[in-house]
Amino acid sequence: MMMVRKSKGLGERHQKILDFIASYQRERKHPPSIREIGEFCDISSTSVVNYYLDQLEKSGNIERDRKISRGVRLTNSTPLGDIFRVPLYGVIQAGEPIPIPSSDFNSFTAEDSVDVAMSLMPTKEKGKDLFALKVQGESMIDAMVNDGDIIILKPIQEARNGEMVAVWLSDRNETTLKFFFKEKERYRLQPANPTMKPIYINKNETLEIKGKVVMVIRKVERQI
Amino acid sequence: MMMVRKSKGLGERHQKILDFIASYQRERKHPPSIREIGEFCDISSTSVVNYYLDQLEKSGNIERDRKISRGVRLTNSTPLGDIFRVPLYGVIQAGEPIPIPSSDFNSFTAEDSVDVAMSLMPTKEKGKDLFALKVQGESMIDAMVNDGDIIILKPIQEARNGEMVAVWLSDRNETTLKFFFKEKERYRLQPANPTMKPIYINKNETLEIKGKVVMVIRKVERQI
DNA sequence: CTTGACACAGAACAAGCGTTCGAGTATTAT
DNA sequence: ATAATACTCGAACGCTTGTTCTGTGTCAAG
Repeated sequence: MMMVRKSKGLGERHQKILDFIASYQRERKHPPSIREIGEFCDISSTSVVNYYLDQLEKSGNIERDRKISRGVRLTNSTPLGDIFRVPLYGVIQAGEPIPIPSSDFNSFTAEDSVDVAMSLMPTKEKGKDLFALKVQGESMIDAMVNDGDIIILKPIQEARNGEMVAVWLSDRNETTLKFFFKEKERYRLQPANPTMKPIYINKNETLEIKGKVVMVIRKVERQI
Repeated sequence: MMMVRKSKGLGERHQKILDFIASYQRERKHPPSIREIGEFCDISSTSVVNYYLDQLEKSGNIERDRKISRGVRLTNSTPLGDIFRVPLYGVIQAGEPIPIPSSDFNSFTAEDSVDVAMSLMPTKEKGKDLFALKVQGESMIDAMVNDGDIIILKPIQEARNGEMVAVWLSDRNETTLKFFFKEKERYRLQPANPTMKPIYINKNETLEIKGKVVMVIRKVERQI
């Protein structure tokens, strides 16, 4: 029998256990027992599961209520309950490019992520490829997005008319949020604020759509 | 020994059990055992706890994984995990008064409530008296709040300078969101949008503050 | 008063479950 | 090759926990 041993960090056995605990908790609303973990991960002995659980506890991935049935819980990452954790890729700011979403699936901690309750998510956008950006500066104010707001975007390359998108205007060297409209010979980027005029982009010019805004969250601590 | 028997619905024993399960789950991240429930609710016999649990299951308040340790979970209401459930009292609209928060603590279902992840809540406002309103109409656009947005408010009577408040202007017969400033002889209600002019209210006029906005949530399905 | 539904206690049982120990095998280091 | 380390198994022990059964006191209807 082959054994896979990753020298440092979590082996695939550890990862599988963590994933199982997360999915089990999400579905059954309570943690799994040691034997259930073992069954799912093809571990025939409870002591082996215990062995891995000890390691996961030492490495800080789980917490255990010893002596208590099903007293396992994930610590960081994977939030409990009906929560969507969206990675926060950075700051969007006029004049700066949006940091590229690194395509590796490394887990992100609570520091650089945003939790959104399931029930708040727009129905269609429950895919896992969403990402969040923090808005810096008042330049988006015409899109009713304020400094400090958090926007949640769905990565897209082509927008449909009427969608609010984050675009990179290379000739203006500027990132901005606008409503997108495709017209005959050009693109129209329409601010939400009627007092502002739209931006027109010819179709031969570069227009790089980064993502489509699906949600805006504003924490109002104390403004102005 | 006196026994409290409510003819219909949940007795206070039932309610206490439900509350305990909710708080236990929230703190320990796993459901309580029958004996733990009994200890907390001053029930000396596990059979009595089981007796109540059966009733709560029949009435649809909980679900049970029989034979499985700590296989109790709340069904409706009380969301799992680090979620704040805020009651949605109705719609805020210029020209209409804000519906009064009924002060009884009856539970609210998911239909008329908004879930917010703990991690998103402004640190100070984790009290349980928050409420949510859905914004109708474009009249709040100068406060960067759009039609369809959900605002979460903390009920207050007196605002401090710079806070965004929902106020009822009885002489204008209008509800609106503005930034609040107390000046020498008057109140200044400052829109967030610099192109809009502030509203001045003399101190002898009626100015009814309904609540202070602590969060704005916008689901962007398809705008314009 | 009797009856029966209801609320409760206590004990005992069986299964669930975490823990521990002894032993064996594979991998890596020396 | 040898030792140390990492990993796995199986079984047994004992506490935890859900279940069930018998019995008691209360209260309202017949």
